[in-house]
Amino acid sequence: MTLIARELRGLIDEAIREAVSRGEIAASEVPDFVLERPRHKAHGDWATNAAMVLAGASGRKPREVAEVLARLIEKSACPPAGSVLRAVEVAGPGFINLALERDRVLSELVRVAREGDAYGRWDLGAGMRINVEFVSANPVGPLHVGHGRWAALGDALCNLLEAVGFEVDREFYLNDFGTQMEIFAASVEARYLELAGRPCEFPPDGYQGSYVMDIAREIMEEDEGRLADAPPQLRRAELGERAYGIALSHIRKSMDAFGVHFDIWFSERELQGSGAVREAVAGLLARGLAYERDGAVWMATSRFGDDKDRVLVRSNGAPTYFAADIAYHLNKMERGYDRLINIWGADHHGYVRRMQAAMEANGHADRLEVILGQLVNLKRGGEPVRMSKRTGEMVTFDELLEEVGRDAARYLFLTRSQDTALDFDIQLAVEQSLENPVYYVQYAHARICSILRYGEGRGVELSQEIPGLDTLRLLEAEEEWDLAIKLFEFEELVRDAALGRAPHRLTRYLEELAAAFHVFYNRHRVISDDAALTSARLFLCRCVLQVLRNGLSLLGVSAPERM
RNA sequence: GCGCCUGUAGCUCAAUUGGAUAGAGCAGCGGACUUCUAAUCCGCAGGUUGGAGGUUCGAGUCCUCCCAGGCGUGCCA
Repeated sequence: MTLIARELRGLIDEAIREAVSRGEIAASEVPDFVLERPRHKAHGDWATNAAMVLAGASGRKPREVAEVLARLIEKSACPPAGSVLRAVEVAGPGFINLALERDRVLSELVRVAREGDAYGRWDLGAGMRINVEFVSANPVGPLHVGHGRWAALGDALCNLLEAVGFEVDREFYLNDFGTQMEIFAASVEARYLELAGRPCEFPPDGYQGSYVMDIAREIMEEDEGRLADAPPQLRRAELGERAYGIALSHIRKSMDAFGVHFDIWFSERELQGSGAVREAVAGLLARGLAYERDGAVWMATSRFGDDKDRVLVRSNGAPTYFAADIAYHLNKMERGYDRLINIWGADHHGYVRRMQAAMEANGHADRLEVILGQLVNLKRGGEPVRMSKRTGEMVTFDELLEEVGRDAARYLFLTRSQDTALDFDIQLAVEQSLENPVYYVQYAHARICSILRYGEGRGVELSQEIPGLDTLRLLEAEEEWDLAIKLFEFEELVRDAALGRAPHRLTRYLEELAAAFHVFYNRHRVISDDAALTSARLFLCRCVLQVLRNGLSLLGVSAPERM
């Protein structure tokens, strides 16, 4: 892969070495410098701060150093000796601005077309396996809107990690064991008996949501109320199982409808049944990392940076959620992953430190990465939508998906960094769907498809052949140049978004690319009487189409051919 | 009290991880379809980046202290 940025880096690198060996700059080694696309067009196509970084070390003025480097770069990269750059300039406090030679841009464009679906992919994984655990909702009711955000985030992140060459598994952890399952069973049982007309008291800490009644009704319709007469213990256990099955199938269905597919559904119950939780605790005890006090077993997490020690086994003998989680993470490591990524709701952040402590204690320091997703504030027409877990009143993820659609939901969830709480206005997402960024991007895609269809109808040559350099050189308008250069940002963006765990950068980029296309479209006619120019512009359009498609597919958003 | 996250245009958010003149979209105003999709484009207006110091060639970004909001701080999950 002849990545343009890598080539430019090489040029700068070489210039620095040359300058050092000539004694024009003093530097023991080539420092880290930034090569970036400048914000302003006037600053060239790419720019570097190399001279300013070097100036500090060599005690010379940044602009002087820049001047030295610029002349060296120019000599090797500009005609007649080279063919990469058109101009090299020193500007501002000591930036070196690089303007690309036109043919170099065109050859890069050709690469976009040649690589096609693979354009933007990297091979950075080196066989590394990553497990990404996300959503992991308790199977005791419908998914809420926040789960939708994390599903979109997790899936897009996985796509990105795969794109840059990691082997990724998507995992859903099912907390199908313990207190909440019991509360859930008791809640369903109470509703079931209520439906059967039996006197019963709803558990004080039970789940209030109306979905509990729906589930009870579903079971009752199936078994015609037989369980009402079963022995209480058996009845509750049976109802709990049936209810769990129903809740889980709803979750699977939601994720399916959202287009998120998990490789692994990991059951806590199985983990508990296998004895792994007891083993994990025993292991910690044996190594003196856990101890008994007040009838409970504690882990010395404070030795690993936690504020205080945490209970693993309660004095009543029941292991805590934490103990199970330790066993679960050990299990993941045993499955051979090099790295674990967990996406948790921000309300779990108090839990991160102790989990990291546990990983470190078990010899897996720095293997676990926790991404905290901030919550979603649901609004409707500017007014916050009241949601209460206590009364069970809430807009479920399914309802949201139904109302705004899969593409819009996925895209909007990914427009913001996960560090920031997301305001999601349902009314805005639906009513103003025409102003929606997702449609803006998709529209660019559909528009290009429309151009291609039009061309086809007019008998324009639409072969997948890549036009020759002479033809491509006709792309000389400013908007064409801007568009082409914008395309080349994609590769590095994919890498940065993947390594920086920042899928939202991709939505941003796609909007910029779409904007560059719309500007081009409004100023220039693609299909005209000029056959050569038509051919060149169609080729540019096909490249844009390709990158839009690659980008949207990483987000899990469709690329429609008509809108 | 302590810890984490956040604070940027009227609103919702970006800002290439320390770079040049802080940018988009909504909302507002004014323009552009006899044309390959006007779900688009062009222009105008909008800012003491919560506040005060500090670090350096350079700070929205880093460090300290305040202010405001959210979350956490359980032998809950």
